[in-house]
This record gives sequence, structure tokens and C-alpha cells, in this order.
Amino acid sequence: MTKRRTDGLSQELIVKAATGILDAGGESALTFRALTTHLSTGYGAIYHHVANKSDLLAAATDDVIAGVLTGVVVEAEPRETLRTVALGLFDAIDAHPWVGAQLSREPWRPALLAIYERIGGLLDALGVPERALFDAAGALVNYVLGVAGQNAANARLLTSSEGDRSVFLAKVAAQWAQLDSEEYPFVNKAAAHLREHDDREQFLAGVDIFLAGIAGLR
Amino acid sequence: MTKRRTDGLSQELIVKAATGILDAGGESALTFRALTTHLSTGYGAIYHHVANKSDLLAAATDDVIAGVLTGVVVEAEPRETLRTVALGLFDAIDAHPWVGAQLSREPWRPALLAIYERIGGLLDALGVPERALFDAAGALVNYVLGVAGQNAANARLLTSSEGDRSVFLAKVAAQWAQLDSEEYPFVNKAAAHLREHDDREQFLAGVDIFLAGIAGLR
DNA sequence: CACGACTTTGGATCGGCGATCCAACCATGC
DNA sequence: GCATGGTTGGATCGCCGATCCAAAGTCGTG
Repeated sequence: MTKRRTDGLSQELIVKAATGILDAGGESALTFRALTTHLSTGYGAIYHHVANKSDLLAAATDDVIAGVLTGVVVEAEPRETLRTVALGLFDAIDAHPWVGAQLSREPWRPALLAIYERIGGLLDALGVPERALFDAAGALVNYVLGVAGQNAANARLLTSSEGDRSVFLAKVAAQWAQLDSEEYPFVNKAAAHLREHDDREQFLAGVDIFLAGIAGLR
Repeated sequence: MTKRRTDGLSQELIVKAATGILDAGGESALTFRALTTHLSTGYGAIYHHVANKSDLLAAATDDVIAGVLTGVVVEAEPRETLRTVALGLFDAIDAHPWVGAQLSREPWRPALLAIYERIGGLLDALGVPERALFDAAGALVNYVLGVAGQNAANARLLTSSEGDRSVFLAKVAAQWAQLDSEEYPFVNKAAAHLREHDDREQFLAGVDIFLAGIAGLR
């Protein structure tokens, strides 16, 4: 019953090592073999602190999301805070691309609950009527996670191929522009905008579209 | 050069078998072993028509999405067509939960391109100014895929546990209501709405929020 | 201070997976 | 009718998550 010394392994240590491996090598790099190497231990020790791989991924995700949500300073204007929280989530998923995939793979874990709580509370503070509050929160949360996840997937694709960002964008834009303009008129036009666009700005523009739509519900 | 008889295997046959396995047993059920059993063949034959597992998943996803996009009748009112397309995607991902995960895992494959094309075109027809068209399309596509994917994840969770839908919702609602109302006031209130809510209606409500926000850009 | 119960650790091992490789097969063109 | 090249089925490889167990370490108790 008394506390043992936490000298050896601990869940926190394992989660920290897992986060490092995931950030460095992507989701496929996180194996129990790699963990045993990084932590200089065996399988049994790890499985003693962690139920399985899903559990480990969930714990690492909770850790990252909790860091974002507690790190955001609450400003007076709920609308500004909302944009700050959304951008914080966007940046966190950009920095840890595996978080986005995990959130959509297992939406019932604590991390997503905390996100709903935070965003729902801010929408409430913004004056959204209760009748529409839950639709609005669901829509906004899903938008944030969807765009952030796609941005992360693109970033993953970028690091795996050579060349820097502008080269990559130019390559995709060329590919889109090459499509039959009869069959793909929209994508064709979008190619022109691709080079000059900023992911974070476009993300915030989407948040603003949402907030504008929500304001109409008042 | 001349056509061999397509008596034996073909990519289409493999994709169809894969879709059946995925729908029946979820993503983890799709293994090359299961495919050889269903198709009464060997590994080599399958790998001859399909590059690898990612390729197979992408082909199956393209197949499902193409079916949705070609199946929607174009109505006169772009706004109505937009809601129909969105709902079609929602229902397709609900019926084939693995599609949602695949779309967010590899967003550069043709299926997502077709979705952007369709939704972007409809927004254009709706009169969204070009300056805002790409932000709006990105936001709406991500909302649709995000909500549909989460709904599918919940549906997956439901089939894996016993009990029917209302029992499951009641269980989640009870779990949410049990949370500390100081720490989770929003989720706490949301629990009351959980029982009476309809996923498709809530989804469409989110689409409407979006369209309202987009209308403000005009 | 010693002993036994319990926790924690490290590694051997298992079944299953995606992928590769190769020998046998067979419709077609010369 | 025979060689050619696209097609097929299955043996095999290396790696993964997970399980299991014996050894080592840590405390409460008498």
C-alpha cells in the first residue's frame, strides 16, 4: 500500500519514450522492440505498466492533448480563446501527426472528451443557445480535427519524399493542373491557389466560417 | 497484347472480396490469408493484381466513393444537391466504416480528389466567391469526413459490444453524467441530449451551420 | 535481523501478419 | 507442336504484438 520508489520504469517514462519514437519515425516506428531498446529493458517490464499498444497510444495522445489544453491562456474574449485553442490543437497535431489518427481511431478515450469540453464550454460562453450548442460543438470539433489530421497526413507525405515544402507544393499543383479541366474544373482552379496558400491561415479561415454560421443561430 | 480471358482473377474481383471482408469483420479482418481463402487462390495471384495492402485499401475506397458520387442525382438547387451529397458520403462511411479511416490516412489518393471536386463545384454553383471558395471547400469536406468518421468509429464500438443502440447510448450518457460537473460542465449537459439525438440529423445541422457561414462570405 | 510474500524486471517463445520468391501451369503466336 | 510470357498457388522469410515464466529486487512482519 505504501509507495514504492519509482526508480525503475513507470508509465510516464514509457509514454515519453513512445512519444519520442512516434515523433521521430512515425506511427510504424513504434514497436515494442524499439521501446525495449530505447528503455534498455524487456517486454515484460513494459507490459507491466501498459496494457497493450492501443493503451500506450491513448496515453501518449492524452498527454499531448492535455498539454495543449492546459497551456492555452484564457483570454477575456471567448471568440479569441476559441481561435487560440483551435490553433493550438492544429499545431500540436502538426507536430505530432500520430495524434490526429489516434483521436479519430478511438474517439471515446479521454483526450477527445477534454477537447469537446473545452470547445463546448467556449461556445457556451460565446452565447450559442443550448438548443444548438451540441450540434455546433460537434461540427467545430470535427472540423478542427479533420483539417489538422489532413494537414498532418500531408506533412507526413512531405517528410517521406525529398525536397522542401515549396518544391512539394509545386509538384502537387502541377499534377492537379494536369488533370482534365472538363472532368476536374474545381481541382484545376485550386491548383493555382495551392502555391500561395498558408495552411494555418486557411485553417483559421475555416474556423471563422464556422463561427459566422454559428452566430446566425443566435 | 490481345486480351486474355478474364476468367480467373482480376483487380475488380479482389476489390469486391476485400470490401466484403472489410464490411463483415472490420479493418483488422482484411488479411491476405483471408483473401486467399475467400478467393480460393494463393498469395502470388493476388499480388499479381495488387501492389500491396495499401493499394488494395485505396482501390476499395475509390470504388465505394465513386459509387456514392455517381449515384447522387443532380437536383436543380445546388444547396439541396450539396446536402444530398454530404448525406450520401455520411451513409456510405457509416455502411463501410473503414472508408473514413482510409480517406484520412492517405488523403492524396483519387477518392478524396473526387470528393473535393464534387463539393467544390457545388459550392461554386452556389455562388461562393472564388476568393473564399477553397477555404470553404476545405472546411466543408473536412467537416463531412470528420463527423462521418467519428460516427463510424462509434458504430464500430457499438457492434463490438453487446446490446442494441439505445442501450449503448444510455450507457455512454450515464458515464458522461457521472463525470464531475465542476470539471466537465459541458459534457455533463450534453449527456442529457445524447439519448434523444439522431446522428444523421445532427450531421445535417452541422452542414447547415457551414452553409450559413459560407453564405456570409458572399 | 531474517524470512516470506509480493512487485517488478528481462527475455524466450508463440501464432499471425505482409511481403517475396519460385516452380508449375496454360493460352496464344510462330 | 513447341517455345514464350503472362498467370497462378504455395512455401518461406522477417517482423510484429502478445503471452508466459523464472530471476531479481523490495518491503512488512515477527
